[in-house]
Amino acid sequence: MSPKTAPTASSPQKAGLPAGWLALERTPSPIRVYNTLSRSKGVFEPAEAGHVRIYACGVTPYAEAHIGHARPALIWSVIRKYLEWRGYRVTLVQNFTDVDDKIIQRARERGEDPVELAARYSEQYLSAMRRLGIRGADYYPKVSQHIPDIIAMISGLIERGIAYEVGGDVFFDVSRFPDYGKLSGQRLEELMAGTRFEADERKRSPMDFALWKAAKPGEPAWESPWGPGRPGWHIECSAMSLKYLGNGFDFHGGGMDLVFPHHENEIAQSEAYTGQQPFVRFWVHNGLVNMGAEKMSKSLGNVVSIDELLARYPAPLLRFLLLSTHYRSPLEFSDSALAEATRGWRRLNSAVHRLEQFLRDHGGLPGALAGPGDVARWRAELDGEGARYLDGLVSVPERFDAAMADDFNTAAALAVLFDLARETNGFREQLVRRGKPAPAAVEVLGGALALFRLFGGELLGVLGAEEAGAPDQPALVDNLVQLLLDVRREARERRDWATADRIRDRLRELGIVVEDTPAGSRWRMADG
RNA sequence: GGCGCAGUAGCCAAGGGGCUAAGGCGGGAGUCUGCAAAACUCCUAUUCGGCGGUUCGAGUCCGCCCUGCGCCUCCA
Repeated sequence: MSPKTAPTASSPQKAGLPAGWLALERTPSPIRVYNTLSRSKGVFEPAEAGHVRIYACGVTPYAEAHIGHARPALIWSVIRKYLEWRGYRVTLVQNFTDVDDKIIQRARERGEDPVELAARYSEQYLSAMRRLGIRGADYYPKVSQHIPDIIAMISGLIERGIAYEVGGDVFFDVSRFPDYGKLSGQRLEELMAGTRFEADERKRSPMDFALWKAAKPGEPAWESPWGPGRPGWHIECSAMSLKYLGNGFDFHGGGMDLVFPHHENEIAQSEAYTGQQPFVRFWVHNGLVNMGAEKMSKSLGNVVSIDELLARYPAPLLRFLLLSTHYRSPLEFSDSALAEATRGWRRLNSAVHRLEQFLRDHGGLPGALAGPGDVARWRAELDGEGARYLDGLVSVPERFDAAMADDFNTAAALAVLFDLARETNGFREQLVRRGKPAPAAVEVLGGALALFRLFGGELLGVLGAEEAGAPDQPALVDNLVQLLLDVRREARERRDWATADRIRDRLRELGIVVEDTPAGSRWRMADG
């Protein structure tokens, strides 16, 4: 059970949570998580004190990663960061099923080696996730590197009389596992009645599934007690999760479409093998990403690749869109959804950027951390308005925590950030209007920035980009626009409104929006 | 056919027995600004697909129905 042989382990980082009032000082909310197995929310405590063990079903790397793959990866990376903020150590494992029928088929079509093809797409997937700002798992085990573990598990199942070999294939005997169907709510009789495919004659029951497949000519194969072959689908997740996390780990995640048969079969294999239950304490399934009304899937050919999206949209915006819907709900992905998300996302970010600007202008300390002593001092120094704002600020960690603790409700957590943005904009504007803000007020706003950075930046990763100007534009564009704005400023100083408006209107026609602020004019690219 | 998930304002979307049904987008009215944009303030669901039931009390629980989606064959 030692994970030291992990192929592509990234070193777990420390949570690095700030001290003081930014961390949760009041009673943390009990973490409640929806469990597919019980079809209800249950209070979560890790089986091993202080340590949360998670296995998230990864991908079969035979094509480019699409946005549907990003959802679970993003969710689990956010969940792990939240749990770490709550003070847990987290071990996250995500597999690559790099030995598989589809990979073999694709490789054959292209005249490529299947293992190489899988390796290439695995890298592509990891790169796409990195660019989405998704913090990696601790281990990314691959089937091709765990064949001995899988063979050992299959052998164990045969010894216990739960699996049987026929002509080089090994099948799991579902009749030997009375709980079969407990995850998906299916009954064995119904499943067999509904069988729509032609069953392999050699199987004892049509529902028996392959643990090991005998090699056909030209397929990648490994030696085994049953002759050359390769693992069936399902067994790899049982073998690798047990290897890296041990039995009875905390969360097993994956898309809703994996509930049956994949996870059902995993439970059957694993619990039959260990003789103990539960194999997994919480089964967590995310809703699918739809294109229009239909599921996005490679077989339907309606996928949007992450590379395409990243070429057109900033990663934090894509994360914002994905996190705006609770993870269990289906999410419709479309240009209009993207356009609407952009408007909300921009307001959140512009609140942060203006706050940063304010702090620069007033010598504030961006992200200044504060202890309870500071809060008390601020409260004494602030006027009524300031104290009211401070009260709202102090409640943010608690409210954010309550949202996330309730089945990792990122949509509700984002609402907390929108509240913070509105209140911060209001308070900041009021200070600007009155002029000469009190030092305590500036410090409080420094604290607000720290909250944005912790929750919006560190934990959810929805902040960034979209500064004034347009970062992706060449410096020449920036300089030219700046030149026009200088000319316009001079016109405005002369009260030559006609010229000033003409410059603004013409730029607008070119897709550049000019906004005048007390600190000068700024520009950005229009939506587009 | 079986199993499962969902239907909340014009749109997106939280909430899942009892405080005025979060938040975002859009729309309306105001404040500020040369005008605009942005921002802020107020307004925008007597009601949660339909019909019954349980309960002192139901978007919230139960039953039936309607609609959409997913799984039962590879899928995150």
